[in-house]
Order: sequence, then structure tokens, then C-alpha cells
Amino acid sequence: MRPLIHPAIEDVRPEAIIHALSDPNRAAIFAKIMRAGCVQACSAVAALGDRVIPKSSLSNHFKVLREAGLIRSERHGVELRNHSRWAEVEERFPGLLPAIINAYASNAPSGAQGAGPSKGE
Amino acid sequence: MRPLIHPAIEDVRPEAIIHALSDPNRAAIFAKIMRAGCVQACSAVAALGDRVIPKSSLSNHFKVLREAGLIRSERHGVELRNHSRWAEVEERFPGLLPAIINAYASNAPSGAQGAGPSKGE
DNA sequence: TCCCATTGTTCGGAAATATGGAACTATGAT
DNA sequence: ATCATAGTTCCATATTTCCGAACAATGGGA
Repeated sequence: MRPLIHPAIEDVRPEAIIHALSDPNRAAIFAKIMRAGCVQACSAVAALGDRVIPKSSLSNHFKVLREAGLIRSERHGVELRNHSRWAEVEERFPGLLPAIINAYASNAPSGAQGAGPSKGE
Repeated sequence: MRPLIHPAIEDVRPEAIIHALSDPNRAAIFAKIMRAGCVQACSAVAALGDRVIPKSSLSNHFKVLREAGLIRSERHGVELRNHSRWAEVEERFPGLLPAIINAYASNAPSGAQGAGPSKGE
């Protein structure tokens, strides 16, 4: 098992962040990590809306978020705890995260607050 | 030749915009269209920085921007004129475009044909 | 008119990336 | 030691992207 990779904030590339959040599932995961008080185990987001995400896919989504510089993951026993790196990213790219999270939220169909996968149009 | 597809602003989905701009080339093209006074022929961006983009790739980049709702293209004789839909998109997703364009611009090394207004120097 | 230069689109195959089931690893508990 | 839990890795399939080449559409001559 490879060690977890966390880029230094100055190495974070805007396209990596934007690409990571261009997937509604990942954006929803990231929004959830933030809303959860900045700490969230991976398994806590096993489902988004009505859709169950396979754990191999989930693992990959967390990896993308991590390597983009959006979250920091620490092992605690058998689980990972994921912290949002919001403050760092916000300082480096002001307004980027709020605007993206907001865009998804304002497009959300029902009471699904935050960034959720759209289930129709 | 199919007609050009321009989604109504209310049908524009945030993930489409974010995905379109998650490619640095497309973000640079979009930024250039804005800087050029909101009208630009496709051929005017045949090269970005030192890289020449094949025209089939360029055609596809413009298509992605268009169908994401970021630009509007009109045929004028043999060429297309591309207008940014900034104002509409800004109203629908406030702050999204400035934040993304700014993120690329603030990351651009000197001289690189980056996206957006330069920040300092 | 016919020909041709210019602009952009479409096609098709190769390369890259994403998805998810199954097997695996690592840790804690009994 | 054995088991359960939480994530990772492997790998085959599916989807997307890239770009050269052929094509289409328009305008300008001769």
C-alpha cells in the first residue's frame, strides 16, 4: 500500500482542482467533507443521493481529490479521516471553491443541499 | 454539417462548464475570446503559447465550449465568430467564471499565454 | 460558370482515462 | 489465530480524447 500523496499547496495546479470537481460525484463528496466539519471517513459517503458508489470507485475519487490538493487524508486505525484543505486552497485560488460549490448547489434539483448528481433536468 | 448547438442558459449545467474549463487549452481559448472583445474567429487561436493545436482538435474544443454554454458561434461567410456568453453565465453561476479564469491566470508563469488579466508585474 | 483558397467539420483508429467487480492488504477486536 | 471492517490494487471493459486525413461550405476570381 503506497503512502498517501498530498501536494504542497504551492504545487497545486488549478486544472487539477477544476478537473477533480468537474465530476458531480466528486464535487458532492468534497462538499460533504466540508459540511461534515472538515472530517469524514470515506465509508461515510458510500452513497450519494439514490446512487450507491462501488468502493473501488470511491477509493479512486478520494485519491483524485487528495492528489488535486483538495483534501488531506490520515489513517486512523482501519479508516481514513479526510480533512478539507479549503483554507489553503482558498488562499491560493480565491473564490474558486465557493464558486464551484455554489454553482452545483444552485443547480441542485430538490432539497439535496450542496453538490449532488443531477437526476434529470 | 450539423447546425450549431447553443443550450438555453437555464439548461446549462455546472459540470459542463467546469469540465469544459478543466482543460487548460480550452480555458485559454475562452479567456482569449473574452479579451478579444467577445468576438474571435476560431482560426485566430490556432496556437496557444508555443503549442500548435491541430484544427480538428480546435474544432472540438470550440464545440465543447459551445455546448457547455460558454460561447455562442455564428457563421459569417466562411468563418465562425465566437462570442463569450459571460454575462449570462455570470448571472446564472455568480463568480464561477472569474474565479476559474483568475485561478489559471495566477498560476501562469511569466509570458505564458494564460487565461485572464494578469495580476501583477 | 468552374476552379481554387480558406475555414471549419466529420471520420476513423490509436491512446488515454474512467468504471467497477473481485481479490487483496492492513488494522482492530474477540 | 480468526474474523470483521475499511480501503487499495488488479484488470478487463467502456468511454473519452486526440489528431491526421478526407470532406463540406462559402467567397473570390478568371
